[in-house]
Amino acid sequence: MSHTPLPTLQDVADLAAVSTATVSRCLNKSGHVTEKTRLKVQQAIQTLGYSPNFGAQALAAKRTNTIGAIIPTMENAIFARGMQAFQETLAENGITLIIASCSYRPELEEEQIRSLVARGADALLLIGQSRPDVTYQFLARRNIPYVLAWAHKKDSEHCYIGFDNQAAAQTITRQVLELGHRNLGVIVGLTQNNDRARDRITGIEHAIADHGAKTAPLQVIEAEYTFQEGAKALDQLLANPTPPTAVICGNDVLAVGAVKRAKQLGLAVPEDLSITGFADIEVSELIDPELTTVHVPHREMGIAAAKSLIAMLKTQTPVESHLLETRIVNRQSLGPVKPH
Amino acid sequence: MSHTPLPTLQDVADLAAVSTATVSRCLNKSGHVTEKTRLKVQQAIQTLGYSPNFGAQALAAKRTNTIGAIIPTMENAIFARGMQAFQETLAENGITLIIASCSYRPELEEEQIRSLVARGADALLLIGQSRPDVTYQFLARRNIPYVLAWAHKKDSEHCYIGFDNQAAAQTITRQVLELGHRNLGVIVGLTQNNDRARDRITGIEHAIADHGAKTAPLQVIEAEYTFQEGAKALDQLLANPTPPTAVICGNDVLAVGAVKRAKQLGLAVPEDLSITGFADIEVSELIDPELTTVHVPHREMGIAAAKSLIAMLKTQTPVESHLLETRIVNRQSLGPVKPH
DNA sequence: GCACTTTATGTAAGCGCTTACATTTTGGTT
DNA sequence: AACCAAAATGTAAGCGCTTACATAAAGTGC
Repeated sequence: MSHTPLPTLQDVADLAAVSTATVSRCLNKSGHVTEKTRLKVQQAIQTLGYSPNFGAQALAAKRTNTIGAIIPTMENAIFARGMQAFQETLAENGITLIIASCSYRPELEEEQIRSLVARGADALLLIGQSRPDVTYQFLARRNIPYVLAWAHKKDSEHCYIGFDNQAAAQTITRQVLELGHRNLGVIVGLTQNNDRARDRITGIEHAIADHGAKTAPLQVIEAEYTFQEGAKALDQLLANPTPPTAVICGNDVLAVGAVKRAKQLGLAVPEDLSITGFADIEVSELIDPELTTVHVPHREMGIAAAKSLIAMLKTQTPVESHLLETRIVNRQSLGPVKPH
Repeated sequence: MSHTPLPTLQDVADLAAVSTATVSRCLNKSGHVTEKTRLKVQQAIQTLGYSPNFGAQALAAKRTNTIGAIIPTMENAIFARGMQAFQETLAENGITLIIASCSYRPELEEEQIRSLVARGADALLLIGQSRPDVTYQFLARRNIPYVLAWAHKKDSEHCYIGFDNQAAAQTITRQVLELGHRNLGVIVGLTQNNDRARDRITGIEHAIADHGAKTAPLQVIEAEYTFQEGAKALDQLLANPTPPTAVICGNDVLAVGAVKRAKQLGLAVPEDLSITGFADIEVSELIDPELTTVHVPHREMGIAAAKSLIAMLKTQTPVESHLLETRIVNRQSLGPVKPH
């Protein structure tokens, strides 16, 4: 708890016998400084242990080199890997990440957006697109670039960095149908405030419509994002007089919960019941049977989001959306329908 | 991309017909403002859509209401839940979290510490204690409070918010010994830069020494933090002419990898081989058999860390360490040694 | 060596807040 | 009604940087 004041730019300038402007120029690599004076300044910075004052820098430069991210929750492995890559990429570019979570609650997200902007976020990463216009207006008014990640929409005014949830769900559903399943169940996250979950349902419905085969009515259960809820949802599905032969899950956590429950009930997966996931998080390879799921390029997404935001900040112009490819990972939990 | 400048404190003051000082006092709830003027000011803020400038505020107030955390990686579920609780608690207190990761690399951690401090972190959460003195001196020089989380040490000059890794490892090892195992294997994270992993090994060794029974030499394998490495480590352990009957893992991810591999090799867990974990992350309940592991109060830890840091900031004095209790969760992967 | 362009450095005006201190207002006492 | 302490408000001086502009130094071509 020392009480000597920290050295300021002025102190450095004095010691190096130059003006504060020159020191500032050294610090900000804005060129126009001789190698000789640059060394003098560097020296002075070293001996004083100088480090710029953040507030002053932000105030004068009108930027903080900080980017904010608001995600539903850090506990969800679906965001963890992508955010890690996002943070690493920002750090490589000298940008700090400030992070907030909104527990899938839109009003909290709104609050957090304002809070992060008030905390000096130069740009923002948001998840999905469903939020009131007023929020986007707020960001426009303040000239804060943002990207919408973990989702994608064609020809949108917004910059998306993500994948096509609907198409991916459609693809995996088609595969399920091709394996002969005609009675499908769906367990999906709460759609209330989650456009990604809604898109996935739409994809499933489209796949069924496109396929043309006569199918039993689709049974959709919404569940909170925990594997226990996935298990409960499976119970509900199986309580039906004509239970599904395949259950398509909106995410891996629900799927893993369903697999576990199926096994507890003595059902063999996939022989008696097929189950698919979505996201390809680590746990899907860990359980037995391993989960057939949709692989999402988490790290690439995080990296692309970071790069886009940095580009927007640099050029002060919008950047194109970025559609990432998903692919189906065929493991063990999906099999042909059981002949009877 | 509007170009009208954002309203400033002065604008609000003008509109409300008061001084900037009064507006500032309203904003900072520092009392001494009549209800009547408070309303006038509130009104003005509303109509102007005013929001304080972060840099200016930080510069003038010499604080940012921002707390930094540097964790090895966000991908690791061991930190996810605790960090989520940490962030929530900070947000409840009007504090924003800035986060960085160091990939278990000390030199990167050092860099990130400086970076977050430069970004204006008022206080810091760090993981574990092993880092050079110079880092602590840096923090002291700048008068930045910090807590060391996910670990604990008695009578330390530092403020720890965590649990006793050594004691917890000792307890679970004792239980393994009591079940008759006399040939133990250990799979633990890289100890190089991880004091927690080292403490756990020490705990295991103490348990064996205390128990007194004649045991085979302890076989310790270090592995990177992935379940694949856990599986590989198990292979190594089993390659031994007298393979262990119980494997104590330094964390759940390694344990889960080992369980999976054991099953692949046709070993029944726990009948042929017992395996224990550490941390009690979600996946330990998901696999089959469920993992017997050490439960760690992740959320409480995050909350306690946030509260301690906030208290330190408020009182400008150190806060006591906080020892959290762990407990063993007996599930299915640990059983008595097989009689032969 | 001169005039002129280019490049390096210095000067100083803010950036938008907070807060110590000064001043005014309020309301209870006598 | 006069007085006074307490409460509310105003004044204004920074906080430590960046950057537009001014000035000085260094090259360049003849």
